[in-house]
Amino acid sequence: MSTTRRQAAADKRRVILDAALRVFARQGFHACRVSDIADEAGVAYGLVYHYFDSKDEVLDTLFLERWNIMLELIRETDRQQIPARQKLRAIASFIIDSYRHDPDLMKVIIVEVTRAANSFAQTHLEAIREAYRMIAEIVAQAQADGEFKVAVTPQFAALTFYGAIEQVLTGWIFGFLPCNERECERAKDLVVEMICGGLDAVGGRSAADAPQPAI
Amino acid sequence: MSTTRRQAAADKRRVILDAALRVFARQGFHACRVSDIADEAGVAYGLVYHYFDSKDEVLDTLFLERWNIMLELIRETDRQQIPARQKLRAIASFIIDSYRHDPDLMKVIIVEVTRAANSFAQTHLEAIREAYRMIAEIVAQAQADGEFKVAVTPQFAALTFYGAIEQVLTGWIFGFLPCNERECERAKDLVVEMICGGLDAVGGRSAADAPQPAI
DNA sequence: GTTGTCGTTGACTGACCAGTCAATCCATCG
DNA sequence: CGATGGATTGACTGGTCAGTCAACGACAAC
Repeated sequence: MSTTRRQAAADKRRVILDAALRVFARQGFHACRVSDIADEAGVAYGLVYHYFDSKDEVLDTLFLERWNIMLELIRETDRQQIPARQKLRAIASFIIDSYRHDPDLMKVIIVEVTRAANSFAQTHLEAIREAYRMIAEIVAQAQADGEFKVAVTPQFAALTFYGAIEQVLTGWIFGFLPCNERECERAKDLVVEMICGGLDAVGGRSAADAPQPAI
Repeated sequence: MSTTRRQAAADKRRVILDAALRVFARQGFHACRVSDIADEAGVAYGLVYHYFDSKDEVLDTLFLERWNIMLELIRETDRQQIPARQKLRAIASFIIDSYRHDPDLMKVIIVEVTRAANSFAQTHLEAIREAYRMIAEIVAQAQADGEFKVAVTPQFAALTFYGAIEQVLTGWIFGFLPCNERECERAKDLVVEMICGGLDAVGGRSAADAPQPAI
């Protein structure tokens, strides 16, 4: 196949993905039809099935593209030699910036996958847990170093940390909470402060306490 | 109508609701058919439609029954003359105990309504926001009294508080997190400690700071 | 120009399932 | 009794939509 043709095909696939993202964000995954995606992309119905095996696969692709970037970011952050508090700040910052940069994408990821406990979250359970696991690892390391107290299991801390961020994003997505430049920047600090408030080793017990079962 | 007949009808309605709860918890709202509910309840298909206008109404009923109890609990808690931290502890405790007492019900409420941002959460948006509003009010009052610092808006605190609890329940529901008597009791303290850690007035600014738009 | 390869089209099919309804049952009451 | 009316039944309908497929088109290779 010529390079041009191959490139055109890749582009068309992208066009369909981007169109699907807009449609999913607007109507929701279950409420929209495959024909809505095709219309939005300006292609024939059948072409969606030329590039994807199913409607589900379109959403899976959108989710994984972004989630894998986030996992890589967490991995990279963890490798740096900085305090855990700063690592958590970087993770919160990345997620919040992702929302600022592409609200539709984050809306779809959260609403249709991450929070959709019965359907897509099941499919991507491992990818989602991998994020929890890495955050928990950051906390566990900080506990071992004495930066965080050990009263809270790392798993629990990871869950509440991510849960708090996700809920704030949900608040923005559905307009409970004002979302502007300033609010978003403040949110990064606040969510870290709130969670770390219960973790900071101020008067906390030393390490080697409380059992820590694997997530 | 005789009392016996009226009672029998009310009972049958309950039988259907309870069966629906089990089916929703097991298969998920969208994945189950109305006939599954009827089968589980041991009644004919059409009877479900005698007591409910639609499949949606069955879930709405289950959700509202429980949610209204929770709203009442929050209202009642707020009326008491106790520190805000203790009020938040009572709310976390109620939600966690609800899960302990009837895991299926909380699973369905969270998975199918509260977290189902595109469908039922829309319908019940006001009821859900009412809970946030009351929690935010508790925080705001504590800030006015100087118990909590004012760096965080009450809305933000309410969102992260509820988000953290919900995520922990989700962790239990899907087995990320061990859930036994001891863990559940610890969770009550931990979730309050984590959130209040960022709110406690230790070294915080005094009241009359930061604007507080209504949720 | 001819041929082969993909990209592209959109009408069609098959399955699914919420909700309807006409018929039947049966406790109660006059 | 027999009449009344709510409770109960389950076969059926209507609409929806994901996914298929046979045909067509456009471009590259030779």
